[in-house]
Amino acid sequence: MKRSRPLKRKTKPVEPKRVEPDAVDPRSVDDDPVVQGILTAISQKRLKPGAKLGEDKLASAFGTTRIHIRQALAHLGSRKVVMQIPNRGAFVYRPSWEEAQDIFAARRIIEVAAVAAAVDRLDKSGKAALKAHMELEARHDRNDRWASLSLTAEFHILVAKLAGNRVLLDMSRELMLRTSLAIATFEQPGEPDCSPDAHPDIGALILARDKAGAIHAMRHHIEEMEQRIRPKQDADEVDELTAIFKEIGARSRAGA
Amino acid sequence: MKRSRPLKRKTKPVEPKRVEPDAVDPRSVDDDPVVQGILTAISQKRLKPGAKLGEDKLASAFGTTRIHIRQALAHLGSRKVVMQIPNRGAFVYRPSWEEAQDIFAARRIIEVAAVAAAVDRLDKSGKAALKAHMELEARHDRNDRWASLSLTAEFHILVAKLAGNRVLLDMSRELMLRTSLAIATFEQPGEPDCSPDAHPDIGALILARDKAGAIHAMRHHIEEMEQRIRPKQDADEVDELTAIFKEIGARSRAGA
DNA sequence: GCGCCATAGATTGGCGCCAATTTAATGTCT
DNA sequence: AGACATTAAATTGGCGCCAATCTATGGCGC
Repeated sequence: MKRSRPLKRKTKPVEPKRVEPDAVDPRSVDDDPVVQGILTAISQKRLKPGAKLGEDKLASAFGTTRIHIRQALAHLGSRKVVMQIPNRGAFVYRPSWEEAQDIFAARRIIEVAAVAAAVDRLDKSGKAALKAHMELEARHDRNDRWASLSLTAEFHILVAKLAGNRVLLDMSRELMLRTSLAIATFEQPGEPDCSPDAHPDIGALILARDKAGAIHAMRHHIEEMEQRIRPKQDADEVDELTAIFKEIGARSRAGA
Repeated sequence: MKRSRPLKRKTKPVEPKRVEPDAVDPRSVDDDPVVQGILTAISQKRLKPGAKLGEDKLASAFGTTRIHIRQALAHLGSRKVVMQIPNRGAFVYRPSWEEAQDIFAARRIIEVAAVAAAVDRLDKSGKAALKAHMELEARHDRNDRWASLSLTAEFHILVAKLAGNRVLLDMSRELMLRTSLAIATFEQPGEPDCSPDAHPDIGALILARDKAGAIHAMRHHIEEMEQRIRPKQDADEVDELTAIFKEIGARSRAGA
């Protein structure tokens, strides 16, 4: 509340040192271990949509204080990765069916443009990075579901990186995460997120600088993903315990 | 403040109350008056890139507590509208030259897709909304710089709304804000942000359902905006007072 | 027995205080 | 007189406490 301002100029027009910051370490909030942890847990589907993210639980889990957790959750809430409800807490975001479709539509637009730019800008280091990733995906352990999910996401991120546009890259990252949530919410049990052959095909087309082909393959790939999800008929079915015990209860009643 | 929820089925199996939230009022953090205030101040260029956003100042300005301001700044920091530097505070985000170009490139991609979808989905209410906005832009007071800036931004938001994709709409909103920051950072003094005839042209083409024409006009419009900005040669020149008083000081010294 | 109401427990939200760091100002030395 | 080091003020960051709200369990009336 004190507004006493010590006098400013005493001798000259002194030049007010540096009032504005520039060229500062652009380390974002995303580097926070709590944020990273929740993000990878979601992209690996170890955290399901609707899961409660209690502040105390997370604080003890990550070994930090509640305030730190609060900041991380607020950040994730701004990015629509978690849903924050006043006085009730934070939950892993569960997109609606319309929102899920919108996410795929947005990916179609952005990733088609990204793959086109990637073909245009492809250089030696880009080729090397792409080949390295394709090698990884070819040799990876298909039994490790978590590593699998991370790798398939990384391919799309890599294409966005090759496009050479930071803004587009950030949008792709966000869309990848929200796609994970959409798929986790509306997937049919047992189906993989990506068809296993799609990424090598797209990668080969990019390496061959076949722009039209790469665009077509990418669009087809995304449409294929989109066709794997189905709307949930009953919104209350999402309640795990109810869904699980509903038929069991019915069966036991029938048996008795 | 009471949110009594009328239960759905009350007779059948137990139904463990409600563990997971759904269909909750999706009122976002963006409705916060502090966030809205800073956002409109930025889009109207009353807050320039690099401006310090002190917590105490904002708290007394908005008549709230510092914690509330903190949350708002954290949210804006997550959206890259303000830049937060540890132990130094929050500043209005100032994009780099490369980032500014990336923003325009992203807008080219997204808004071209949005205008195409808008033509496809155009219906009666969409036509009415578009006509109403064009009327507003035609009759608005051109001397009111702040209203002008708000209106020109609203046109692009309206096109994104007509596209019928919430995800794309949110991205367009974010890109509009960041465009404001890019233009404010790199504009040549005295030039308007938008050429005055561009919006009526695009609107007419949408109303005529001329998809190819609308796409071309929108792309041209964005490229025209992009060509109005120029990189700043000296990074330190951004310090306003220094820049202003540098030549004055030199002249007075020469005169004396 | 079923549904409604009340109390207890748990969780989130907010405020104040104090420590840590940065920034501005003053004094001193060359 | 200019520049560096020291000191003082201001601002941000973090932690603990307490109030407000919501969830869950038990009791009561119909």
